Amino acid sequence: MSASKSRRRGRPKIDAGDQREKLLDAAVTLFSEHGIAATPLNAITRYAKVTPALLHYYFGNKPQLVQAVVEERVLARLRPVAETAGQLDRGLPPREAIETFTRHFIMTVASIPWLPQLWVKEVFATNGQLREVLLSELAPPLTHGLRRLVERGQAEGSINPNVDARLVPISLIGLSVFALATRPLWSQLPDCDDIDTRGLTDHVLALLDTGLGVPHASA
Amino acid sequence: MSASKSRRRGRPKIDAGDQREKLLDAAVTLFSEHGIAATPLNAITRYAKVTPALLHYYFGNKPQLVQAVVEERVLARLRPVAETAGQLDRGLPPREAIETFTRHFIMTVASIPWLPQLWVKEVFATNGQLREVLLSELAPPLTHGLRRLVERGQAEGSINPNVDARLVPISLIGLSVFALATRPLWSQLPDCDDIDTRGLTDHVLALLDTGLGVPHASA
Amino acid sequence: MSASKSRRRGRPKIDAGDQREKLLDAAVTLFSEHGIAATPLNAITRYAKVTPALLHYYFGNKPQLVQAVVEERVLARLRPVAETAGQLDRGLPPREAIETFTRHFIMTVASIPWLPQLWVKEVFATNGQLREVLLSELAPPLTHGLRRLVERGQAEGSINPNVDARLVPISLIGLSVFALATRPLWSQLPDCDDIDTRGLTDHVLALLDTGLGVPHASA
Amino acid sequence: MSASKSRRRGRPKIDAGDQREKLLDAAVTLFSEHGIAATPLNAITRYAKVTPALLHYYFGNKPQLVQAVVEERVLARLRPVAETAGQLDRGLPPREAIETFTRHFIMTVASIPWLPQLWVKEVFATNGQLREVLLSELAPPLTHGLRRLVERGQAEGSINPNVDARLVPISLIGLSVFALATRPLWSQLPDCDDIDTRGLTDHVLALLDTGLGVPHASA
DNA sequence: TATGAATGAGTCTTCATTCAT
DNA sequence: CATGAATGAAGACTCATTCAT
Repeated sequence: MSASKSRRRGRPKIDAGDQREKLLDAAVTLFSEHGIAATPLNAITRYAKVTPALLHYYFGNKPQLVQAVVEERVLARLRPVAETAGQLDRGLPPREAIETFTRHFIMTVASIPWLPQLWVKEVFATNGQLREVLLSELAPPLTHGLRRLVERGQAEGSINPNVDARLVPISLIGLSVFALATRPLWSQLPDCDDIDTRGLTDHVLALLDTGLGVPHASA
Repeated sequence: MSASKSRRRGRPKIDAGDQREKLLDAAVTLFSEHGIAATPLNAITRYAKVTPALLHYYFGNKPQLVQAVVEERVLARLRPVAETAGQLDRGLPPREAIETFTRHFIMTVASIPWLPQLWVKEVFATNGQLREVLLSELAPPLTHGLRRLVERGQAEGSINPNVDARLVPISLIGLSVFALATRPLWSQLPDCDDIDTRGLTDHVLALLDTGLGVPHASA
Repeated sequence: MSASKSRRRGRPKIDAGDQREKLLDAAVTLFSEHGIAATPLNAITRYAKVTPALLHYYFGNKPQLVQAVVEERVLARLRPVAETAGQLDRGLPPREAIETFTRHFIMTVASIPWLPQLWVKEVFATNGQLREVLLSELAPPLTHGLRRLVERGQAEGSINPNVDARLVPISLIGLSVFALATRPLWSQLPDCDDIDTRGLTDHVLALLDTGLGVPHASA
Repeated sequence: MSASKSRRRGRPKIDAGDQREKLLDAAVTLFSEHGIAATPLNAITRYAKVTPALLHYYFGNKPQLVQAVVEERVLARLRPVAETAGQLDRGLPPREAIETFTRHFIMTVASIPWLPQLWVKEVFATNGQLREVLLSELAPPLTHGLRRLVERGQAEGSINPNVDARLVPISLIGLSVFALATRPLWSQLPDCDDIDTRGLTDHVLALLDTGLGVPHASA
């Protein structure tokens, strides 16, 4: 316990013995692969190469493990993104702001391998165990920021008035998270294996920009 | 789905108490609420008010029950839609064809209460148990039809060339199924309780039509 | 299932296959030997020669097993005694009535091998799991009947006025149940192995009659 | 029990934080509340506000902790009482001697809050873990002294000959310890909340003196 | 003296499945 | 057709105990 004073919470675990971090990593990975309810604790401990008793030593029980995963893994990654959304209204023209945010959002979500699946399974699915927590933490800034932006754009005449401002956040998530979560699925389709995150981002931005419609000459 | 279509053996027997159908209904409902893995068979039998032994009598084991649900409930409902998609290339202008199909698609999916959630949980999620079956049955016509249509439109100059034709089917599903599946979620947000299927359809079509961009004067 | 229509509830279990009764017997025996909390369910199932799953099949969980033991074993045996106590006030002289009841009470309790120990462990001990149930069912008639009798006797002058009528029930139980429960203990003491239930009853009655004091010549 | 009596090694060290004593106190309290088998060691350590490892450091394992509790808490309190009983035969008239002892015994037991329950649970109950030790240490002087006294009284004609001298000790304990242990139980009965140790002692002595029978005029 | 980490063994419970009737 | 009885396997959690520090 000499040089390892910085253990627990934060930063890469150079410290070999930090089983707690290993357990959290194992948990978030398996939760995203199989869903929380369908992940037995012993699968997590096998994956982390520790005994089931140790998991209970650190987290007490399954709900508390989930709680720890939420706080130390999920929220730690997503809160910054949500805050970005909350600050969208900084003066940039609405459509540019949305484009910037979308790019940032897709990049972030795509860079966390377990995130899109976890989100689909435990936030978007009814009875999802992260629904309550994540929504109360993340939804307000995210939806509010975007919605205001769209409403402003519509008022100014720079955003399509036929679009429902209230549904834009959900559509944006549907287009991005959803596409990321199903990537293993569609990347198997013919000629689709070369679509990378960049390509996906461009596609989403193109759709958001002018839909299927051809862009104006001036745009 | 004529009344006696789903019965396997013997005469039609109009007998009301068809336990097998009740079990399939119970299964599809609970599967969509909790996911397949997280639904114990005895929950299904309790819901259907029969004994667990009867479920095994009819279906043998859980995988076979799932199989039966897929064939007699899910595919029975979705094959017609997929066929529609397969026939999109009938001469209608691409964008009109896509609009028609989207409208039809959203209406169909929205009219089957258990479908969006089941789809999210067992098709879009990795390890989803319906993935394989549904994809091999439905994906080819659905994706192929749409993709061809988009490619044709792009060739003709009537569809946004910046959009990736290969990703259009997934985007369309993301915009529609996803929004439907998360309806209980966002309908709780402020002022969102009055968005009905019609409103959602209009929003999706507006987005598909011109994105966030303002429609051309001529369009 | 032909001739065994009388299964479940009541009478000797001639019916070989009645595992439920065997489980209750095993439970009441082991509960009395080790206490409820200290009796693992698997000890019960081993004793009854069935699998743990069967115990849960019949009783659901440990609390419900305890509940079943209380109702089908303990109360079934004790309610009649309590009713007897409730009818003590029938006109017999108080001291005779008490003597008759005491004799009956000791005989009954002594004839149920597991009863005294179960009583000591789960009723008299704080945190005893049968306390609440048994007391609310049995204490009222038992204590009330005896207490009234003593009060009547004291009013008539036939019962020692120095005795506290409120404590007579507890003293009677102390003298009898307690002596029965500790029999294995004191029967090991020198020359005590020949004291049978009859001898114990006579001793208790002698004490209750005149205490350590020598009886009146007339008595 | 002088302050440094119970410490094993080293100088007396008046240091307040004597963890070992705290653990013994916690143990004896919880053992009496829940029984030894049903008290997890970590409940004891939580109660004593120390770590489980410390308990093992001091006592090695559970049986040895029990052993320590017996010696340093239970026997330390009860040996003096038993010695008193052993010296009953000092010339006082038997009934007076018994009365004196009973009064002393009840007072002592009543003054140690955890004693009556611990006694009921771990001495009177079969499989009680204190049975062996306490009996071999305390029963001989206690039972022998009382029994001799009663036999002498019966020989002299001053004690009821119908009483079984061998059962008098057990009856005395039944009347007193048992009533004390169940006090929380009967003190809830109507009008019984005002019975204190003194009242209980008087009741027991009245019963022992003349039973339910009315005292002689001369007595 | 004191503790955090770690574990094997065991307890309670659920669940899919089988089988005789 | 339908069911009650029965079970093996596994999952969640507890607990006494050990050990390096």
